[in-house]
Amino acid sequence: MSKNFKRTTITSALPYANGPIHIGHLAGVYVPADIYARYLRMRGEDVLFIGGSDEHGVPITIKARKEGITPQQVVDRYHYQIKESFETFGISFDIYSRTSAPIHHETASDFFKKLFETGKFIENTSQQYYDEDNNQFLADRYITGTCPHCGFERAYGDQCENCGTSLSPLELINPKSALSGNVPVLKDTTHWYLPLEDYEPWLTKWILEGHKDDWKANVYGQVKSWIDQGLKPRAVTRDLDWGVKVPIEGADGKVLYVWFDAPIGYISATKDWSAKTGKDWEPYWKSADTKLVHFIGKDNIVFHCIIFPVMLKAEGSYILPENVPANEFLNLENDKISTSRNWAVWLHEYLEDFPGKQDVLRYVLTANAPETKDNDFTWKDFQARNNNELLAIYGNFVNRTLVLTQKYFNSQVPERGELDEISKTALEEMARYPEIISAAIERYRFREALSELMNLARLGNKYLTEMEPWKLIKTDEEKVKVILNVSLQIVANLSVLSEPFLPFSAKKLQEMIDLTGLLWKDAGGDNLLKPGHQLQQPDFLFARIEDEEVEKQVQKLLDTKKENQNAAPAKPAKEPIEFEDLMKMDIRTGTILEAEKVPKTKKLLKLKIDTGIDQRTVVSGIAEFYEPEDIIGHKVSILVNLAPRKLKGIDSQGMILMAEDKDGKLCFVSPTEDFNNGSEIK
RNA sequence: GCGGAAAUAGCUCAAUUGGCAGAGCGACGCUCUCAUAAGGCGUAGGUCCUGAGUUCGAUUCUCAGUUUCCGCACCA
Repeated sequence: MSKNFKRTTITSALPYANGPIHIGHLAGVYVPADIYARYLRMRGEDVLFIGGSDEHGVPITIKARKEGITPQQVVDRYHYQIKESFETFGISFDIYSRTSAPIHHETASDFFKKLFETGKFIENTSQQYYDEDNNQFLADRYITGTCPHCGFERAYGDQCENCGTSLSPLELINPKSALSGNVPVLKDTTHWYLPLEDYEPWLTKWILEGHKDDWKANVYGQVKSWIDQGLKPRAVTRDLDWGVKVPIEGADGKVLYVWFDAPIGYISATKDWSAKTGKDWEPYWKSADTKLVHFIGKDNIVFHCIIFPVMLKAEGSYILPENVPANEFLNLENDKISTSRNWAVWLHEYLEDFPGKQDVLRYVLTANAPETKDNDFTWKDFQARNNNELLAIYGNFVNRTLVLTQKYFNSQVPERGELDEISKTALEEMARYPEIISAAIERYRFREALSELMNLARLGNKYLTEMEPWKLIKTDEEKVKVILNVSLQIVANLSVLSEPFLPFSAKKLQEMIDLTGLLWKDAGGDNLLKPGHQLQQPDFLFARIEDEEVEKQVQKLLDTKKENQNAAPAKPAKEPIEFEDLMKMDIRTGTILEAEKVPKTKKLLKLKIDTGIDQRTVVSGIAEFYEPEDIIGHKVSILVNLAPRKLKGIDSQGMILMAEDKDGKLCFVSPTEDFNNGSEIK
């Protein structure tokens, strides 16, 4: 599989510009991508490392509407913040671009046009309901009306909940827009689809046969499952006003679907880079001798392994990814990272709280990277890895070597003289590390690579302990010269080999030993520091992290947890209603008599309720929160005069009232005393 | 419900084409003193998720199941 590539294009998933960057993004995508990029650069290879903000899509328009600002203002805010924190953190993008940039609109537009003109799309025009108040086409679910089969008045555009029939919006009698309540008008709308199924044989050959052994198991398995299940055409356009305009006559009010638009962002970012540097962008995307690698999280596998490659293949002039080393997810203190729950360590906050400690976070996230399964980040582990590994093993070895050299030889590299067996062995072992580390990086095993780097520092510590130069200095100065020369060679090697992982510390170390500009091929050398070479004043590479610092961070998270529980910002009150509206509702106390899970669903329980009036069946979406056997006999509140509704083929007669918190967790609203079934709730 | 991946020492991870299960960190003990009380050496810790099957032998292969995460479906 080892083709001879001339250059490498590395892409990292475009972060969505509706929130800042957190450690999950870093561990999954940006840190490994950066290590890879830095490593290849040190090998003297031609590398282009691409990043950028993904700025289109519905969530951004929703956020803008909520805050009363324009979508552009939303993305501006996060784009610059993200860009800056990446820079400070040392993610060495050659370009960090954005999808709202003109160059992207142009690129994505051209890309679409080419596929359109060469007949790669399926075109489908249909009549769809249009809400003239909101100036938009309505999704099926946003249209309600009377079901033509059973006469139920609140059927949805896709299905009647009463009789269970699948509907199309056009069949509804008296359709209404769920957004404005107005009568929508019918308009023709055309959309374009990418027929993924046409590429099945090609995908099978390319991935299932061609990358069986070199792609990660999770990536390969996921792709196989998609292909095996059969691919379907996928719409590439949608009716929305925020995004890249569909470049076709009469396609006003349509934009490219984000999933189509975003990956093209990698290409436009490359063009952006080209415009800024004057270098040609095309070889990085179109030369067969270019290795394209996508760094992503596991949620993005299908897009990068199936959809985007199909787009590139359909376009015809682009190369395909050589590998897609998707990572799993990182948790934080035993809980899923969540932007909405503010459960995260935000990069911009970390950089403020731990100035100058970029490498510590890089180290922890690499050593504990979710390469094969989800992992957990804890502040205790963060502290331990800094104090017990980075500082105690790496920092300490460097420091003791430099301090000894300063003490005995005024910080001048001593002559080496005759090598004894132990020293010889140490140098030989040292020389093996560049290859060991390279091999791990090239297989995208960064955790292993980093651990080998630490082993080199361990080798140094062990060597010093065995040789005891602090004793020998009294009797045999010549021997001490040998020992420190050898130790210094190990230090020099560390300064080179650690650059991809710990760029800030590597640089500092290189300055301390006054040795810069070395490349990967120099590593392993046993004479990097020449005798007589003057070293600079030694300084600590890493500082101890005290308990109170991490306790502060833990406290911050505890506060967040508290906030999430207590001060959940309640949703604003709904429209006022009249008393008579309330009186229309008949809510009673009831008792659950039977409960069982509805087959083939995740959320539904089928309940039999004694309402005092009768015994009836109700289907309720609570299976994720209650075990059927636990709730039998439970008192509940039930709305008894709600029109019956068919769920999964079961008639649900009424609705159990539930309280819902902001995470979507549900709990019963029950009488606090043992009231008779059928008691009215007013 | 369907599909994918994962489950190994207190924690984070290795390994095995089927043959006494290994490392780092933590714990405990010993020890050097050049070094940021750091380093070095050693000890304890495992029914390799569960159950069945194939085999002389299974952590590894097969089947069934459990749990976690992701995707899809479904659902508010």
